[in-house]
Amino acid sequence: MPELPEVEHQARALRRILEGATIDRAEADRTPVLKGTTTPASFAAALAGRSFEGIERVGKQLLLAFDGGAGLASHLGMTGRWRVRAGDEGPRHGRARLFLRDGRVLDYVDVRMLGRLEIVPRASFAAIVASLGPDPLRDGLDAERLAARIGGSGRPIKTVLLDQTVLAGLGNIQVTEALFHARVHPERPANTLTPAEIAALAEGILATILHTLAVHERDEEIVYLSDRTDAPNPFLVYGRVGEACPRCGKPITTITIAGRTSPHCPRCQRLTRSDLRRGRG
DNA sequence: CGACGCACCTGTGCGC
DNA sequence: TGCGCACAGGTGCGTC
Repeated sequence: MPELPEVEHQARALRRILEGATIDRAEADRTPVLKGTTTPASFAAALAGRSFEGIERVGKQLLLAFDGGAGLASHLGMTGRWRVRAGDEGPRHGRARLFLRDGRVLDYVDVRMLGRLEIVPRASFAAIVASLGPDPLRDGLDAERLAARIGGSGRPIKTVLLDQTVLAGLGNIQVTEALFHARVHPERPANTLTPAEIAALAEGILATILHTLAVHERDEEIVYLSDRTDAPNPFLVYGRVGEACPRCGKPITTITIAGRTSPHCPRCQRLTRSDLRRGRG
């Protein structure tokens, strides 16, 4: 569920919460969330008594650094989140928890357990960062850079943008919104985009990330948009199939690409036979 | 290399 | 009211 803006929102919240904090005790349940060699026992042992030294986010990865060279890599998957406990009782679907010296408890909550927690040496953070493409928010993005990343790939632009080694942090919503901004059909072969379209896409990527982040930052706490069923849909086309395109009024339609729903405007985001032919050739 | 299905998981909402 | 199914903002594997 979380994409770059949600993960950034979490990173900022965790930075505030953990500033100057020490972990007295840590627990993780035996669930598929624990990856690699991490077990409930090694999770507890690696984090007990550690003081927090920093957090960085790259793409959808959260990397927490502690003293003594210890690190915690946290990927939220579809439904993961960190939250500070309000009462004594742990939240539903809590999978791990950090008991801070000042009495607060930080819970890792993950309904579907598609997220990941892994104890890794801080020294390995660089390798994780290196395995991902540039992060639009951290590293910036412009037309030239995006063109270089897309390269000559004839794959659908949507598939390319979802590839975390091309750009880090984009997910189905952000890609959907960015393509709408740039008026580019999700199935357009990446190598058929004009320089103007690539420029518009770079702009669209940054615009949708900043917009989504701003919506999240209205909440001090870690709250997901989907938590608030009362809140209006903040997106232009995502979640709006059948509604009128905000630009031209034509109903938003959807197709499936790489197994993901891809809402788009059939008029603003055209795909021609010639595009497909040029992409293959 | 790339497209595709499937697996990993649970919860929710919708149609019958 | 209940059941079954499709679907959900992610990733990684095996297979053709």
